[in-house]
Amino acid sequence: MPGTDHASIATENKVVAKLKSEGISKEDLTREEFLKHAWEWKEKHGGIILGQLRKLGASCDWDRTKFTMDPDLSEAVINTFVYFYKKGYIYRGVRMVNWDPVGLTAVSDEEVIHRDTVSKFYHLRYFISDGNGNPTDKYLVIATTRPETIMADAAICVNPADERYHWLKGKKVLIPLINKEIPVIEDSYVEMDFGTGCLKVTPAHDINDYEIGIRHNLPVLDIIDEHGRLNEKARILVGEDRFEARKKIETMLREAGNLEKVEDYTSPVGYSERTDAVIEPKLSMQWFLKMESLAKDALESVESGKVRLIPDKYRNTYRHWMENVRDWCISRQLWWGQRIPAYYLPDGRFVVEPTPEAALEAARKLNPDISAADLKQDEDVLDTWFSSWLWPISVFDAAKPGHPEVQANRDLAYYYPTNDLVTGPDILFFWVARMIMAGNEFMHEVPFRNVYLTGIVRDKLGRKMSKTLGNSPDPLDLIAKYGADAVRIGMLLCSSAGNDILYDETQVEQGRNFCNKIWNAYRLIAGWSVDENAEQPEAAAVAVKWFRSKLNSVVETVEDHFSKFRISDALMAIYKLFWDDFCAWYLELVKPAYGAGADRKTYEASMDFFEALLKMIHPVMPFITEELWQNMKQRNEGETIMLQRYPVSDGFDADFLAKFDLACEAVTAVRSIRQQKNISPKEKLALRAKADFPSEANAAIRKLANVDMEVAGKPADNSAGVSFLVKTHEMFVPLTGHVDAAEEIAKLEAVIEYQEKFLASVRKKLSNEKFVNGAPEHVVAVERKKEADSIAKIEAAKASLKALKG
RNA sequence: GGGAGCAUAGCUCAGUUGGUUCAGAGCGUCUGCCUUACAAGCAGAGGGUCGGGGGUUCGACUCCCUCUGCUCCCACCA
Repeated sequence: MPGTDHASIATENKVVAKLKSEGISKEDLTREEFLKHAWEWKEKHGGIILGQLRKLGASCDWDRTKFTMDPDLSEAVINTFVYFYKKGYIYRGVRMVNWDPVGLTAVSDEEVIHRDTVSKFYHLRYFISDGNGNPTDKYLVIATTRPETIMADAAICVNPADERYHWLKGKKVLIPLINKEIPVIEDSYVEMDFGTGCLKVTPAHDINDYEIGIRHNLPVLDIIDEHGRLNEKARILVGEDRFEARKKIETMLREAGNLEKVEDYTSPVGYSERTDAVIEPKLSMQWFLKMESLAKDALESVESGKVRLIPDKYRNTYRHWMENVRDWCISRQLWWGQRIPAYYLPDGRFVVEPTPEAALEAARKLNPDISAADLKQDEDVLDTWFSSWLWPISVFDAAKPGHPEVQANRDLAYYYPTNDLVTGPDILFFWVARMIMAGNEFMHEVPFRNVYLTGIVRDKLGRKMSKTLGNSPDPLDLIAKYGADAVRIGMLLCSSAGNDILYDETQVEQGRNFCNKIWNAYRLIAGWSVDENAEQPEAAAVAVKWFRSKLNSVVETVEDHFSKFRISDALMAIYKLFWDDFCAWYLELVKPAYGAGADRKTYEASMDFFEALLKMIHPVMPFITEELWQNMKQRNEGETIMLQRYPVSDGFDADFLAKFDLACEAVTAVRSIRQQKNISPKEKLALRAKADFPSEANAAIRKLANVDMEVAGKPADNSAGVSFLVKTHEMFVPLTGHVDAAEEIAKLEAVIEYQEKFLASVRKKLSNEKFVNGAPEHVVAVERKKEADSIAKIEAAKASLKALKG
């Protein structure tokens, strides 16, 4: 189900900015005119993300693409609002909100970013009143970072346990500059050892002060307007911006003798996530949704395992949030979004109904004389999340939200609940938790079983990538440069659940290289001609047998990884199977000599393997796999790799795989030695030209391989494995024959030295009674075998040494 | 201040009841190769007291304590 939300705050900001650049102010437009501009903007830009998804090859049901402000989805939102209102969950109230004076809207707590900011700490003298509003010569000192709000002070507060200020009890003090009399009150909220121990209480402009104000029944005086300017209630500095006012009042206070001192001070200040404006705590009429009961159910859904979070470390975070959730402020002072369906009567009463017609009807029950023109709809719109939390339901059946009693339509009944939700941990609460709430409420069933939380992609500095910051590479550019498959596999290979990704273009390069590897492997196989008379060589037969087993074992591994949502592990297993096992070993073993045709058995096996590999990687690399799959043979109209069965294992021979691994190690050892011997390409070509591989060279390889394995402390019983590898033309190259005696002696001595050291450590372990008695039998048995093997190796090496020296 | 988590190779990370398989992967690095699929490649090599310290255990990357450093979430001292 592809789609987008309407991102009300971000979009409205963009549209306002665009209009501003054209010399149009939002205030000059009617709501309808503004929305027209907003829709134009949406049509132009809203498709970009969907376009990127298409370019990436996201396999979505594009015909069903939805937008949260589609008429039917908007209707679902309105119905939901009415439903919760009538249920008593939605209420309207004066609350302290985070006001964004630039965006001119309230933003949720979650949209406020606290940053340490350097500011000033002003120590101000408040003179004690003589009772008639005149100052005495006694004063107290308060410390504040916001001297421009003193005109809104409602009281001075001290801690009742603070002996320094007992003399203030019952006194009144005068606000500097305006000489307004306010009481001194006591509240244990005040920290005695912070600042001066005296706190000015400004209920309208600080959330904590507001709460103190409620406890002490203090009047609320709001002196800052919606743009962050002082209003006429401030009496002085009216019309000044809050920061300008702060500068000016500092001077005024100093001149009036009320400023004791100013200190530098760093404190956390809230900024709007969207506009970066300093948040102004402001009393405001807002709509709220009660969360207590919804959160309780949503918590239970996760605690009981009905919804699984991956990785599950997020369960703790989730629980903590759900247990401390506050009511959800769902109103936004914007135009772009679903308008709140509350309709006000001239007398201030209001009704909540889904349509103006229903509202009029309801209003007439309150006052029969009301006409449609008398009703005024609420100016605010709803939080975007209030529409996206319905997504899993409303995209299938928009009539369902708000009507839990109505039967779901066919689509909804079929698709709900879904299996897996993939999303970022940063919206676990905004979106995921709320979708669970809406699901529980309207469907009596959670919307999904598993929530896979991806990492957040960060830039090399560790900063979050975001549209607004503009530090994200354009996916379309990356796709143009490297291909969509490269971008997909490159990013996925290094992303494990819940871990952030530090983006680096080399990851995408790795993806591109892998694409090329796949392409070239196909070029090789596709270029083979089949010689119907050719017998299958022994090496090829063994290789086919081996790779069939290997493929099955990796299919099982991959299945296990996927079942545990270990995506990058699964993909890395396929990556290695393709590159290391298929290309580096299998193809090298079976590829026919230059000019010769392949035998049919090997050819067909190779094609089958290649097809299986394509199917395995297809979900993450859809383009190249489809292209090659279509090319492998004539396909029927409409046939596609997308609809093929994913490879399934029919078992594998673990012993055989282990033997082959040993053989591979032996070959590697030979190659290592060859490298040290530095055989020139010319010599190699000369060797290759000989039809037959000299038997003495064969023996030398085997010997060297075994010696090398001994040095590595690994078992040497791999001659069977080596022999068939050695017969392949890759191995016809290595050595010319004779072995340098001195070098051989040095090697044997090294073997002896290594093994004696090893033996000593094993024997030490075996002489420990606690180990022999305490450890499991098989562990002890392994140690005993190591001991015996080591002794045998030392003896053999010593014998060879003697013979060589002799 | 409250809560959660992290620390393993130069980088990004695995390490699934404490024990044959455990010290790993990918990328990067170094060395040698224009080899008839692929130099965006091939072959080989080096690289880590598993953050420090202590404890439990016959045995600890793994469990416990502590210290140090970092991240995130929540709340926020005027």
